[in-house]
Amino acid sequence: MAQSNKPISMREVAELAGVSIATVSRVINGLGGFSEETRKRVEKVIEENGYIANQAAKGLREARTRTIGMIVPDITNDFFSTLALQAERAFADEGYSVLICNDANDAERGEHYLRTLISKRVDGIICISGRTTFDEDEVLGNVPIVYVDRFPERSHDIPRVISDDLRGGRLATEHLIERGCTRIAFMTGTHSALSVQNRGIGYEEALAGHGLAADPALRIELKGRVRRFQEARETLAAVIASGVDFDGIFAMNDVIAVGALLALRDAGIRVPEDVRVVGFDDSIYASIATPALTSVRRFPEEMAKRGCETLLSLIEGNDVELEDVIPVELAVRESTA
Amino acid sequence: MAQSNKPISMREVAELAGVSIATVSRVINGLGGFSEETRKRVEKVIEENGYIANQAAKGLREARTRTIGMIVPDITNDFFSTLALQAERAFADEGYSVLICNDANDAERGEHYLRTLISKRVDGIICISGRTTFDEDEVLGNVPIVYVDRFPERSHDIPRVISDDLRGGRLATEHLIERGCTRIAFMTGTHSALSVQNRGIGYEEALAGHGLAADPALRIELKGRVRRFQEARETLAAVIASGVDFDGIFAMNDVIAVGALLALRDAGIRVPEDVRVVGFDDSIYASIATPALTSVRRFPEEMAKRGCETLLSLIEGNDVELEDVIPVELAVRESTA
DNA sequence: TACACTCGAGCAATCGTTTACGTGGCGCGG
DNA sequence: CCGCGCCACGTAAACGATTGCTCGAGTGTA
Repeated sequence: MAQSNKPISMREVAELAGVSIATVSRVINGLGGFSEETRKRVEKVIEENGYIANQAAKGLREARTRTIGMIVPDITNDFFSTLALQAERAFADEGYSVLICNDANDAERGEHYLRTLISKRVDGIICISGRTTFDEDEVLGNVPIVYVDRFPERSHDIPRVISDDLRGGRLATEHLIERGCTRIAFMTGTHSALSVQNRGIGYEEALAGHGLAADPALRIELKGRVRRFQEARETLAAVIASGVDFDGIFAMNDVIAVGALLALRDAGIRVPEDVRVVGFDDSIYASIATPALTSVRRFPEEMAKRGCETLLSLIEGNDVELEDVIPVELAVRESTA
Repeated sequence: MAQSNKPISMREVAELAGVSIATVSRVINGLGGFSEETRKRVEKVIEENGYIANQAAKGLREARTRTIGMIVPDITNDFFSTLALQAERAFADEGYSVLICNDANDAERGEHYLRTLISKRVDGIICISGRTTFDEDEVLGNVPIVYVDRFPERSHDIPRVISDDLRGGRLATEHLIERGCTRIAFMTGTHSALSVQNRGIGYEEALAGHGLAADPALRIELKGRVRRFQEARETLAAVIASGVDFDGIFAMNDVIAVGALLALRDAGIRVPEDVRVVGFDDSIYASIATPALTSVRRFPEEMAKRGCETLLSLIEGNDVELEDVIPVELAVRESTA
């Protein structure tokens, strides 16, 4: 029963069953053209020897691997891991496996991953990245690609599933303004992804719409990679120490917002009494934090689902809409009460 | 420059360069046996036409795919996503891609994934699961497997990289006892993984070691899948409502612990004054929670690194140690202050 | 009896690589 | 001048599957 070494091949099955390899293939794929008796014999051999088809060979022949690639900036971030989880599940349900690539916002790494994925001949790619140098990938064998959440500026006619970041930025900022904030800081990383930039634009629009000036001192940019919340915590601590005055914070995402909450607490600044804070993503961090974080809710499950549908559609050669914008909404909690 | 449709094949490169396909192969792999002039000509054609080798074909021929499979229970949990991130990076550094499979603690799903991975002829599998029905996978083509963190009871001679869960359970419980707790609840999911069970055994050993009885009413088992913290929160709320008396909680992981913290707060029970809480994993949730959570620190990065090394070693046909136990330590924070 | 048709099955090409082996030309030593 | 060896390269057989084509035997019909 147990295989001694190598997995058994189709030819061995054929030999053991005393039929041709073509017949085995037909039986396996239920194509007909074989007798009931032959079917039983073949299936018995398959069962007894634990034959499992070699997808590498199949993929070579059929020019499709039933594998898709997924490029993610940081799977450690709740938003992205939720996205990845849902996408993986959606693809699995359709018979696809998912190769995961964590590019850590590193363009070079991302490009290397892209080459690898093409080389593996994935059937499609879900890309969450604003960095990919794009002249390249069209050359790189025109694999179907769908951007989800993040996308680069020059993304030609590549479809994307994004959330309404501009509106999210506006919602968050206006909410702070309504609560009486007049000096609202914007905390962000250095991102080339348009989706992230749009949050900043929404912020500025909201300020302008209410006659507030966008003080450059209130734009707090995190250097380096935004990992966990530690960097945000330290950066904000430095800003506080430098004496910059503010009464509201809009953070590009919940991880940064949580870092801000901790820095504020460290400095003895009360939230929401002294400073109100709004995050982005409405991830698990927002519910865990104290005070619970007001955050712009997005729908990673929905985005994953749509992204998956779009990509599959593309793979099947259908037309798809270029831009699919998922709405956002504000989840109000204690941090702006 | 841009490819019209299909990626170009090696034969086309050969034709364009006016050499045989064998020569192209030799140039690409730097095997020698070609002139400098030929090399230049071939490389020029490759460059100009954006040739990228087909790994499916290569894999078929070489009987290795440079892909490894990873079965994870819940990539949404910070501990596992950190593990996955590190593993993916470690493998990528060695030229391997990672297929990610989220089995959601579902045995059936896990087994299906296993078959798929075998079918894809992955070179090895990192498995974080206590569920796999194991008689199967030895049959399933004896691919190298390494268990990380979780492993099933009957895991024959499959190597594993685990943390010292028993000691972790004891550390956590003894810490609570030292802080004066006498009625300590243990919150867990229903897990067949030995690693999880060991935490409970450590808990019981610690109790027994201090002459405390293990009250069955204090063993709080979560039904269903433990996703996020909501279920723990609700379950503990019910326990509180039912009037069970306790002054300490040891939770199987941080997600459950955070749910407990929230339920306690909902019920107006103070932490640590009325009830002290210890989690497991020392994940990001522990630092974010208020009060900050005392937790058994584990080292997912280290575990991922070791797991990766072990698997690669196995793939290369070397012997490896069967059990690699990574120590744990207690990170004391406010929830037990 | 002859013919057409169907059914079950095999043959062989093909996908894109790698690699063992064969081969022609050239240089060089004897 | 002959022969040997090496260099640079080509030929072809794999790897494990799919699939169009062929083919023989059996059946039904006229």
